Amino acid sequence: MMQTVTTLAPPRTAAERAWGLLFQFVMSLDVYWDELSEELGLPTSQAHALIVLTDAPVPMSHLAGLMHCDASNVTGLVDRLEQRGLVERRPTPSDRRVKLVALTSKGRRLRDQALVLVARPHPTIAALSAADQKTLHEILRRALS
Amino acid sequence: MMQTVTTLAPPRTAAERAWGLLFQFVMSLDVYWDELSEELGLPTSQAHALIVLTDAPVPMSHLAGLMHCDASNVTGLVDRLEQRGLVERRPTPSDRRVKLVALTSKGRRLRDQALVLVARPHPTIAALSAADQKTLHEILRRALS
DNA sequence: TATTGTTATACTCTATAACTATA
DNA sequence: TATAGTTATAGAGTATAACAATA
Repeated sequence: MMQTVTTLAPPRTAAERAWGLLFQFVMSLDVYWDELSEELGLPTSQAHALIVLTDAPVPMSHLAGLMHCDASNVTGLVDRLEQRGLVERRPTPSDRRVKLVALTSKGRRLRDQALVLVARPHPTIAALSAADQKTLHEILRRALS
Repeated sequence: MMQTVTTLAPPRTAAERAWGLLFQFVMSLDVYWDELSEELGLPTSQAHALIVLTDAPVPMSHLAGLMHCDASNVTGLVDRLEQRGLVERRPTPSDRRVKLVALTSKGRRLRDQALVLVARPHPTIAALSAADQKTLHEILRRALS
């Protein structure tokens, strides 16, 4: 009788093998997020908001969409960002129900700083050869297209 | 006089270009984590704990290390996992200060289910050609080594 | 004295439901 | 009626500091 495999089956397909390593890398990034937030002096969610906001003011509900969270969260989130002087609420003349979230000049400066931090290649990627980095970029471009 | 560039500099090096796309992909994964947690019927942090736990019981402090969080968090986390019957606390005879976190049989079943879900290639990776998947795996293997 | 886990505290994030003011 | 944002509520994650039991 054939021996029965008692452990979970190992990855088989190329997709499973690639995803397995990518998942492992993604799992290791929680430290990266914590460091990023600390460098900015913000909780992770506020840092997240800062990164997705642009110079164009957006309705509260749109920010919720960008952050994939419920609109009710955005009220408190924007409250805290406003307390730090990073954003301000603006009325919308055409529809008085809508409030726009706009980065202040202080908010834009910190957002720019965040983008600089985020642009720094992760050590794991920086350590790759230039050829691997180029190939990785090409594959990811195809993956995200 | 040369024209001054007023926008942020675009990515230059191969590392910056590769990391830029990888960062973009990672940012898109919050939906993935939410779906994963929902499929397991657990909050994300409890799902995280389940994934990092093995059949070998570990001290509370070791679980904190695995999850990169403060030991004080683990008390409540294990409380909630214990309420669901997924883990149990066990004494350590050799050092009565130490408590071991051990998966129950129910916990092991859900952990196995979690590993199956996690092993499914992400759609973005699944859509790549087999050649790209193979190359991606090789590059990630070098990156993570 | 040092360490493990717990508790107390404070802040933050998150979703659901009910509410308000507009439309 | 429907929508945008808020509030109330409840549960959960997070770090710091102080604490009890043990080493």
